[in-house]
Amino acid sequence: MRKVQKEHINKITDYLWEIPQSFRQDMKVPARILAFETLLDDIIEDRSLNQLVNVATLPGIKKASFVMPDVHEGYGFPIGGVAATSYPHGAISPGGIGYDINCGVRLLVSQIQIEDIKPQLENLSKELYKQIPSGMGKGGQIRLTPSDMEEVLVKGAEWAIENGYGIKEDLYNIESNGKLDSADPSLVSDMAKKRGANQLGTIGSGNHFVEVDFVEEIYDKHIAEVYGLKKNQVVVLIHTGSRGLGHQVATDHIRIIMSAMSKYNIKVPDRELACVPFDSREGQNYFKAMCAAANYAWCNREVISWEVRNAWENIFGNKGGALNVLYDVAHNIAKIETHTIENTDQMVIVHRKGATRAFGPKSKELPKKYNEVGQPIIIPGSMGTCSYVLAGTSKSHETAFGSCCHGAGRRLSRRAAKKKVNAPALKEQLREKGIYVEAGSFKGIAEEAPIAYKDVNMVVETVSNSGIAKKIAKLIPVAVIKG
DNA sequence: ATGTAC
Repeated sequence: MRKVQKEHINKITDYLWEIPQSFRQDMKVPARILAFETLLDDIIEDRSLNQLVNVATLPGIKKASFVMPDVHEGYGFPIGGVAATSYPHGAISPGGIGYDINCGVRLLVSQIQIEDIKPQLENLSKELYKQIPSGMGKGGQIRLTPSDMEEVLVKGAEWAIENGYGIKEDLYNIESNGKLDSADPSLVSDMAKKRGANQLGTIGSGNHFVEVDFVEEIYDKHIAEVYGLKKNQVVVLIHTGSRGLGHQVATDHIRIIMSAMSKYNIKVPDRELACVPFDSREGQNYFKAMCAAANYAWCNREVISWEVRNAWENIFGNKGGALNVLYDVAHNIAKIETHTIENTDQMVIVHRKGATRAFGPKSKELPKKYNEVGQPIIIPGSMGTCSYVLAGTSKSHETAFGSCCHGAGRRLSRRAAKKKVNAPALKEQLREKGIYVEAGSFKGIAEEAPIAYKDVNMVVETVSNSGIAKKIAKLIPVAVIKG
């Protein structure tokens, strides 16, 4: 299959590009890229645009396949991809969600100013590392009985609150209130449940982390105020997903879907793009299991917030104050949503893989307090660089089904990064920059080195210039906990 | 991302 070259890409604006449907006969819609030209030159190097073209062939796909400026190669779909298929007969493709179902980010806002805690930062990072289990395959303190597991998969974050690991108010500030109603635990295999039984409250490895930051800059005073953000305020970023449970759900159902495809006469240009009709038995079974795994992930981030709150109290005592959830947003998930396509409201199955929901003001799904200003979007940068809080706009609905980018986006493969980076030296460099890194392995540090990632500032400039999100605040890290 | 791998 011919590789996408720059000459195949039409420039629409400075930050929007299109591969026309005519590029390949099997495309059902065009493929669109949100990126500044400098980012595009990087993006074109790997297979992510070919994957984007493949996505444009999915049965029932609407409008266009999209990638965000932080795009890179993934399993089947590119990471940073968005695709909406018609409900209920269009395709559902596990590759469009990813192996880490409901990987996502949560931001906790503290009542403390950075200058008040500088002397305690080292102790705080050590305490966070102690309270939050991390690393490949690592379990935590909680052991879920089979009946607990059923409840976690059905109730999501609510389970944590009912069992003393969370605060009720948190629920209002989680996408979908931390629970998808279509979840069905009977479609999650015993193996998946077994892997998840001791991993609640753990971050895992790879790009997952818990990070302490402070607000360095406010771009929109009014919205920042509504979000409860002030200059120099300390915040905590949590990035993790559904751990071994979600991975097993993906593994199990990808296998089933791959062998069911021929029954529905579906052919895709890449076997990793395996899909079935959403309303088929296999499609429904995957979707219900995916929802259950998503609930596990929301429960996981709630329990991790509890661990962060415990560390906070242990270090700051009663001077620590509350840690409030600003928002918790998924970036590996499929959702049934209504979007305006060709002037009519249509229900679609929105696949977001390495892309976050970014709903604008007056969206029904938002908590009341964010109704006038739009959904908070949390964009973590790479380790040791800045992160951003953005707000959703109505333009995001017009552009890519109310979606936005999810982070800096990988530039080098894990392997290339490991080869290039001296991890102990990097840890020391970050320390000199004022960032404490607590990590289980140097391998993890090397793979997550800033040079392995795109420039998050350019990614954020793209989405803010294109109008699909509004810059609200910039966050600077001071402590990072990794696997 | 993941008890790195049919």
